[in-house]
Amino acid sequence: MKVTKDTSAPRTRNRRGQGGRLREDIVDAAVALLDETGDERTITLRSIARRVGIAAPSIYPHFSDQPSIMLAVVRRAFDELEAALRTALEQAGEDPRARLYAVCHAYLDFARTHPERYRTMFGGLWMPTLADTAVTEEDLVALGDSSLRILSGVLAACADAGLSTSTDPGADTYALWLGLHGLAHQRSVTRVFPGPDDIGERMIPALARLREG
Amino acid sequence: MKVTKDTSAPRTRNRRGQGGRLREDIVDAAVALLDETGDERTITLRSIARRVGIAAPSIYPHFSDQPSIMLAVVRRAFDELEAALRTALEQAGEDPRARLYAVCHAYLDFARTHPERYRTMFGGLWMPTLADTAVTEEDLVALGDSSLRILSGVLAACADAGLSTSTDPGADTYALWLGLHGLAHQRSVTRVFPGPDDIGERMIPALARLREG
DNA sequence: TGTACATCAGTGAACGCGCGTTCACTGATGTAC
DNA sequence: TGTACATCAGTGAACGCGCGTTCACTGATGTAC
Repeated sequence: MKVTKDTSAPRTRNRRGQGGRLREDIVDAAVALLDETGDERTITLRSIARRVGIAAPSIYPHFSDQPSIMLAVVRRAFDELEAALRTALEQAGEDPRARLYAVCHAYLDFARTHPERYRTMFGGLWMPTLADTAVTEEDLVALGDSSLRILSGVLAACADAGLSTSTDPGADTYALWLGLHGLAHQRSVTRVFPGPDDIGERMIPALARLREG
Repeated sequence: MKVTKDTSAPRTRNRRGQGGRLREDIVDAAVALLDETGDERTITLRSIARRVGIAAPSIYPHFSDQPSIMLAVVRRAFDELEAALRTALEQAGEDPRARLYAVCHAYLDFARTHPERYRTMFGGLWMPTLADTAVTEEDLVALGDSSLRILSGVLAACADAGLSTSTDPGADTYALWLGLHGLAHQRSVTRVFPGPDDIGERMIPALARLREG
């Protein structure tokens, strides 16, 4: 996909004291580039600068290097994923089984709606060689943690209600997530091998160890 | 990781009629670069040429563009994966359950042994925009097919022997593969979130719908 | 209320780099006579 | 057996491109007096 050059009016400079707004504009532009091209390699300092309507060096006061921008992009995507899961949870009723399915489907829907973001989040390509950048390992660990916790909560509720035979909800949460991830990732990468439509309905109860019915 | 410049003796030119050997050398070099750097973006025409000890334009008689080289790299990796699964199958006994586990573990072992290759195979980044290259969709579909068939065979054997309750081995094969893929991919990408060691032992029987015992 | 000035939010030109790709070429080697 | 020649397997220089990064700078704006 060709990204057309920005021909809109030049951006108006932020007022004094509002310089920090450019930081958000930079992340917005990076996300937009990712969504449009589907390829995180197109997110360069210069392509971002063109998109925002600034000179490339103007990025430096806000991000020390390109991996820092990618971390901001990925962090935002993880926040969106978590928000989507929470929304699904709020809209689900009280039935633990329905809540579990709601969260799982919200997870898969996020990947279907934003395949480029999903691929980037979990593709590992943006991950810097930690030695070369300011990004720390804690930054990485924290990313998916809250989403995994949501999944853990709904699965534990199923187990407590006797709907799941799981004896180790922690391990089974991770197994369930890996299954969802396998499906979400595969569909983010290619539509060549879609598999059956109802594959999620097969995997979720199996991995969550739900009782029949 | 820094790739040291090749300081070895310059390569001796192939004899007349043996020019095709360079094609294999090119793929060898590309795989070596991938293994060493763990980043498929380092596989460039020029990096390959340096590695092989030839001038960059010498690649053109063998590959029309960079995506064609990546396809050759990925195709070789898929062939290796299939060979690993077949070897595991030959060394397993007659018990259908043991054969299923042998294939699944061989799959996970391949990803553990060659995380860079696994990530590249399934990461989708090498996939060309089909319009821009000579690579066809059939090329892509054919890639994982034989490995999936092996998995399908062992799962069907379990179902036939009454060891699996699967009523749709085709769909369950795909579900099982997605689970294996989720685990294999996650471990290829990062060691940040390893999860329990025995997570495979939890996912395989659940997705294959194996009976207890 | 007016003015000098420090600070903020950027700019614009330039650098060296590695990349893919083109072009005309070279020199060894097998083959026809 | 010797020799001319076609072909094969590459070479080497050059191109334009986009990249990250540096540097000295500019001009608007808020603030102290």
